[in-house]
Amino acid sequence: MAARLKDVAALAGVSVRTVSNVVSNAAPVAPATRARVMAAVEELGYRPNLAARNLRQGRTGLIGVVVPEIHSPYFGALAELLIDAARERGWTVLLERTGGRPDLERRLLDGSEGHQVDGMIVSPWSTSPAELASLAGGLPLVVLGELAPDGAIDHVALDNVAAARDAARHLVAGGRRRVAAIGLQSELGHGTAELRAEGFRQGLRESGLSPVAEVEVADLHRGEGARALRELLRLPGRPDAVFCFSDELALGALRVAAEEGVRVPEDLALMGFDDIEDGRFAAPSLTTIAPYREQIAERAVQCLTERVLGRFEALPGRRIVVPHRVLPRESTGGPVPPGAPDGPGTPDGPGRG
Amino acid sequence: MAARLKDVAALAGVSVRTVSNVVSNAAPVAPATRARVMAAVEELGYRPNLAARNLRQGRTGLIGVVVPEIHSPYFGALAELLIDAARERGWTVLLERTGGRPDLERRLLDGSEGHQVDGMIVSPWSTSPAELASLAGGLPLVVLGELAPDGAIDHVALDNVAAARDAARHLVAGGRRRVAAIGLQSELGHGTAELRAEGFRQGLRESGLSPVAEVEVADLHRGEGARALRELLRLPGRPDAVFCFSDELALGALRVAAEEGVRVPEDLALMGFDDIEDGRFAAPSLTTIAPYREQIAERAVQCLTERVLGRFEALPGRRIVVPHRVLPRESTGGPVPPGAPDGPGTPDGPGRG
DNA sequence: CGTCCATGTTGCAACGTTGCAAGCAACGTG
DNA sequence: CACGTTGCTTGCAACGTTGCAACATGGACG
Repeated sequence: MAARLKDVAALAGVSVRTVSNVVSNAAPVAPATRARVMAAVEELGYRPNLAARNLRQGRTGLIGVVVPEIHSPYFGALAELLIDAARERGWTVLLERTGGRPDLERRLLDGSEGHQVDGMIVSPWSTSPAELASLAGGLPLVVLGELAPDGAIDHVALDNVAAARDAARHLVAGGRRRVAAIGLQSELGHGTAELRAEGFRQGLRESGLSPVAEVEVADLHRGEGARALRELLRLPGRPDAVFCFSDELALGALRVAAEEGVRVPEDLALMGFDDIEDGRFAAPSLTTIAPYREQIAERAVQCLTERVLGRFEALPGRRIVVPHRVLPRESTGGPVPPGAPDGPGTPDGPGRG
Repeated sequence: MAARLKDVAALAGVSVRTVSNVVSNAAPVAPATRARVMAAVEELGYRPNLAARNLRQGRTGLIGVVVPEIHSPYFGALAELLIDAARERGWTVLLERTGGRPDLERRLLDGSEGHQVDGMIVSPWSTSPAELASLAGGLPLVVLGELAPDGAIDHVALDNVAAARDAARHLVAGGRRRVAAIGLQSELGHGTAELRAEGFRQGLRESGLSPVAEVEVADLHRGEGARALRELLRLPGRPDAVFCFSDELALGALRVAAEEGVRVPEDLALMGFDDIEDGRFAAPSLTTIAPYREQIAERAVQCLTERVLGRFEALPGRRIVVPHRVLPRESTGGPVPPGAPDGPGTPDGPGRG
């Protein structure tokens, strides 16, 4: 049977309370006593019973991380960073995925599914931030990837408008004039795709251009990118550059370009968003917008921690904007030849740093 | 404040115990009483306090899933399936990653890190199954991807020897004679890479062939695949086929082939292992060995459930072998042209089903 | 010498739940 | 009518931990 405080106390010849003081650093303990207790802890292999601790303290030490999918390169990498950032602060992460299903997204948030958590970090797909707030009902919440104005919720995201504008500028700077976009999602009322579309148009407008086409997608995966580029290639005036709202879309498009004999970047410049690892190893390697993922994870956990610990002060919702940068690679004829610092030769290049 | 059994009981005019009976179906309750209690539960938005329940019952309802990384396409997809399978059986999954670090792998297993779980599903990297058993110290355990003989641990895996043999056969059947392998890992004493190497050699031997080269790797990622193929291309007698022990290795190799002007599959047949989504959208699409992942996840959770619930019967360790199949695609000149059922046109083709 | 304070140590109660065994009413049977 | 049975409900105690307040001890200080 597992050792309890009582057992350790008996062995060390002190009270239960003193053992508790030692193991949880709750009060000063004389060095000699501490040593004796530690020895007993070692001998019995004592581990605190977290259920009891949680019951007593009213906290679980668990934070929920809710993402649409774990499987995708972007969210997988983000989840990993969140888990690390949380561990550093003593939290354990309960990772949940919604698969984009609105009902599941809601159930996870209102707590009727699964375990109790002290707070949540959510990357919403089909639920608006306002709705999130009411569902969570007072549970500390940090929202990723969306910026919305209301409630005592913190938001962490990059500046989608500026990032998309930078993408458009990059394509135009490379001499492209017939620029299209893939990745709009009018069906979802909410933000990310809208914001990127907006920034994309702004970036073109600065040079007196406007999009030759904007293709809607059902999701941000390769299949949709492939379908969308096929569609674009059938247009009378083919684009000479395409900005995809995710790297996965771009990789699907890249595959279709190869099939159709369209040379990238000579005939078509292709650009993605997210900087997933696959993009660095694609042939040609994929130019992309790289968010500083570590910062997103770090700031998100930091915000949530502050909220959980200072539960009763009603902090106003903060909006945290993390920086991004354009990573020029081969797919836009960028300055980085194969084998150079950002090429496949260095799998841990800037894309992850 | 959150409602407790006591509050519900007061509102419904019954005892605390009766409310408990209703919410946990512990004893028969008169329909009228049940209805009254349910109404009170609704009104107060009562949710059972799991910390208290766990403390009382000695179980947490959590199972740990430990994988080397979440970030990678293979483990990401597997983790997702495990979470789903676990949810169906009422478990919540605590997903942890080791990053391949032996020390962290050990800490996670012996429970000194993080939360208490009722059992664990582990995909080990640097720790042998025997060591796992002693670390877990009686905690119900299911090991994925390795088969080792000892202890009361269940193993779930495909037949690595047979799978690698099938891969070799596939390459030989395509007329290849100078076949190499990428992915050996002599440094790690343990199984998977060894088993695949063994099966690979067997498959060649059946046709009177032997490997023209076997390249060791430090990990199973794209970067190592790229490095390894560069090495192979420098050999005096270039191979005409390469079997990579993971799809990621193969994708790295594919990239290098494109850089070096080596045509795939004409000059070089390339084959992977795992059936990750990226492989379906690579150009050319990647022939691979596909495990039935759903079965792995399903069986693993099933085994663990049996062990956790029947904790005191000492079941002997079971070895569960899940089937696999060869998915011929373009990279070995396979029968599947672009756009056909298994091509990029159907992102949810056999690779996931 | 008495008082105060800092430092260590302690017992008690409580967190919200469920196992246990007993209680109670109503009913069927001998 | 006594008795056992069935169906439903209840009070008590316990799970292992920590907050609280009180209690010893010993040294510094007026």
